[in-house]
Amino acid sequence: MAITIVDVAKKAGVSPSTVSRVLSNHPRISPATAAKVREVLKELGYHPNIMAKSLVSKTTNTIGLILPRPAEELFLNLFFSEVIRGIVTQSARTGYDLMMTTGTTEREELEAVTRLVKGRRVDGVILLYSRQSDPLISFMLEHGFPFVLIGRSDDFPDILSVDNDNVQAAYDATRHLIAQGHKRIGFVSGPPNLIVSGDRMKGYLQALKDAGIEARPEWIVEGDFLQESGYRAMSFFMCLPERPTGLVAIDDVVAFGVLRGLTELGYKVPDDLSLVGFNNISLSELSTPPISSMDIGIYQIGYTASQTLIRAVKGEAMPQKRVIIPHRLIVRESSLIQAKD
Amino acid sequence: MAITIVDVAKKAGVSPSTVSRVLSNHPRISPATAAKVREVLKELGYHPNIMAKSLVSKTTNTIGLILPRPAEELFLNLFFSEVIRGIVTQSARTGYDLMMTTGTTEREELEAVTRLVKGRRVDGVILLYSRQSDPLISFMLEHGFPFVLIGRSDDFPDILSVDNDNVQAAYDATRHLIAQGHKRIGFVSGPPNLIVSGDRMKGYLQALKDAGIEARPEWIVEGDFLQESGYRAMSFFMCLPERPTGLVAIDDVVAFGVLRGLTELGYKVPDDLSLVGFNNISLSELSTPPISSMDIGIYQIGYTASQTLIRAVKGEAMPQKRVIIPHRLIVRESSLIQAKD
DNA sequence: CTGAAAGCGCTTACAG
DNA sequence: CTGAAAGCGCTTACAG
Repeated sequence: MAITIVDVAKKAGVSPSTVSRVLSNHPRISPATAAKVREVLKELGYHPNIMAKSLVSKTTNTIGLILPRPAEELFLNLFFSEVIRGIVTQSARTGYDLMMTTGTTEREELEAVTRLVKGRRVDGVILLYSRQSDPLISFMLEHGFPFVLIGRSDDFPDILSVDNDNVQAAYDATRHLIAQGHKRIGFVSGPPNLIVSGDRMKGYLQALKDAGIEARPEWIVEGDFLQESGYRAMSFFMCLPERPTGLVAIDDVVAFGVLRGLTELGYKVPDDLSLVGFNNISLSELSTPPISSMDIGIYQIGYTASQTLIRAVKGEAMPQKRVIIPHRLIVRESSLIQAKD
Repeated sequence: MAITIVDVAKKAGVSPSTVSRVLSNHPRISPATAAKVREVLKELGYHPNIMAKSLVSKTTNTIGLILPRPAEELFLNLFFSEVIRGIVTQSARTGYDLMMTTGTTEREELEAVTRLVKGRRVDGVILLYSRQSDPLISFMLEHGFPFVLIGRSDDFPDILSVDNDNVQAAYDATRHLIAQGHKRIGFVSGPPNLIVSGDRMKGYLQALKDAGIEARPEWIVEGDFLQESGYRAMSFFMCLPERPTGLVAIDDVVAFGVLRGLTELGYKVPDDLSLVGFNNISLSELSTPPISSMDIGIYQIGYTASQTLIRAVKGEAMPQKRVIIPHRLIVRESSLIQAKD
């Protein structure tokens, strides 16, 4: 059986309360007693039972990370590894543990979150991504539970969140293609129910509009964040009577799918089609040709989200509700040629 | 304040014990009472406080994952995303939550584990990777705490573990190069303190020996699991008066570093140097040329580790202490040409 | 400065 | 079938 506070108290000849006080560095405790207790603590190899501690203190020193539903697919995209890397690094530094859950179905997902939140298993929660009118957000709000959203919510603009300016980022990516002389620019979007898809689409359209360039519905394709998505988009585009000469892809993995498809069909990038992706994952630098990509600071997003959440949990003042991580276009070969018109 | 068992009991006009019994589907409870209680449970939106539950039941429904020290670097390698993907999927399916910790220093690392284990925060632990005489393993053993090692331990061959046959895998990878006609074969290893590095080195050497091919110390380089490692190894090899014509790299990312360096210097793969990596991450298929890689079933390793641990935690009989996930060489262009000798 | 007591929210023998 | 009671390991007013 593990050593408890009572064991220590007995051996040290004091009361459990005193041991507890020594443990929490209570100010009014005599140095002599403290020393004695500490000695026994060490001697017996005492370690607090966190469950008991949490039960009374109502605090867990743990943050929860809710993974968007299909964890299966999730990690196929580097985005998540990278966010988690940021989160885990920062939370570890602050002495917090990280708890992860998912559910396979929407119901399971909500159940998992309920378990964490109502079961008082974590002090706060990081929500990864947001869907249109995400039920999780309402849930958190209802329960007054601390959380930070990675992304943006239309319905609740005023919650704690860490995000990019995705409209602007997509605008900038599109601008870049326009600056290269492209007049027919396509967009491979993500799942339409994700806010980020909408935001980037908006930026893309705005850039076209501002440049007085035509936006054609058939140059916009929706998919997910997987390679096949890019592959399919590519075959679609290339069969068009008038096909785009430039393409903005919502994710590098998708861009990669496009690139791969093109290469297989004997097309050249950037000559036949110029390409700009998002996320600047290692893949984009390493592919042939290297893919231009909008770096959105994923690691920093994770790091900041964790930091923000932990501050909120501790009740520290939040300078701002919404933190925007800057983006920056990394131009590479895949978009570096003037369109031939 | 959250709803407790007492609130429910009052409203239902029964004792807390009864509510608890209904909750745990105790057999000897009258259908009428059960129905009544369940109704109130729903009405009040009751959810158990997991801390309290854990405190008495001494069980947490959570498994812990200990990340090898530098989480910072960790996720740069796809291996980890992929293992975690396997772990998280399986644990979620079984209704277990996943807790992750790291420490920056060895002391912090041990502290984190102590917190999990002695604080009774998790029911069992997955250890990722093992170093020579890993202090964590002794720690677990000492405390009789359930754990499964991903990897192998020299000192404790008899612990629960999930692993590949890394000796055989490296043997097979090397054999493949030999079969392609190579006589000068190099090896880029990982950190020498990792068991896996040693195992693969051994397989590599054995394959050479069995084929009667010379093994030269200068054809073996040690590094870590990052790209630079491959890059450095490459420059070293290519400056050798007699350089290898084939190379086994301990990890695809490393192989990628080699490939990249070669390409920059104007060398051709596989013509100037044939390449075989390990892990079969997506990168290897997508690079130019695609890299031959030993698929070690990373996802399955994670999945199996979680499964094994949870079984152990539940006290189910373990058919075998050590589970070996099969490997399989995926041959691609990077190694598909006969050496010119 | 320190102890006795109550309590966090749950479970589980022990009676009946 | 059901309740009263003790207890899991800790913290924290309340006294002194």
